[in-house]
Amino acid sequence: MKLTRSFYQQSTVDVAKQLLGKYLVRKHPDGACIGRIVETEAYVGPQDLACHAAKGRTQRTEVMFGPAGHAYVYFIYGMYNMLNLVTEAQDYPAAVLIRAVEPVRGVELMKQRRQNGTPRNLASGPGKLCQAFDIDRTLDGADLCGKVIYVEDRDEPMPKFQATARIGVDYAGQWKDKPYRFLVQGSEFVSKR
DNA sequence: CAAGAGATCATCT
DNA sequence: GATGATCTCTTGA
Repeated sequence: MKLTRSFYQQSTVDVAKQLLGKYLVRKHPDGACIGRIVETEAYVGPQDLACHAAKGRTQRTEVMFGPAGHAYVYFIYGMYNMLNLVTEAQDYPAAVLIRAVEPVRGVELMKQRRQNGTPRNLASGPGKLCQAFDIDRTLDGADLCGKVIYVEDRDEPMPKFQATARIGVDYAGQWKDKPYRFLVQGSEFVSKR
């Protein structure tokens, strides 16, 4: 069953952990893609120097300030999109970055969209994932309680996971070492070990 | 296998 | 005008 808005209204770290083992669903005219979430990162609010919202409320971060249960998609490094799920209360800017999924359905479609299409390399990173699932800024602000993109709970028990520091946020001072990155233990499909 | 560089542009100063 | 929640390719051992 589809996760409801109240799921996303919980604390960001809890949402990031609980998303492991759930299923990201992306409906598309070319066909649906589904992946089992195996890696997430929490960006916990305006005081978190790694969070875009630490720089204040701007046009880009507006979605994060909105209600929980919406997609925050942004463009980075001149070529990649990143998918986040907005969490917590209205006007509190926080979100979970989806970093990697295990391809489950629509694998042929993912292969077409990516050059090197070994199953392990299709969605094992936030940029790769968005390429494989054809997620770009037209989905920024999309409602996760809608039909185009959402997360399914298939009643799996929460997988064993480990927590590490987040990737690529060396500029974030004291916040760069916080254990806000969560990985399914032993998964072949995470971005790095 | 590890390390390093280059690609490339929206966003904010 | 600088920079980034990344990826791929090349180099060298």
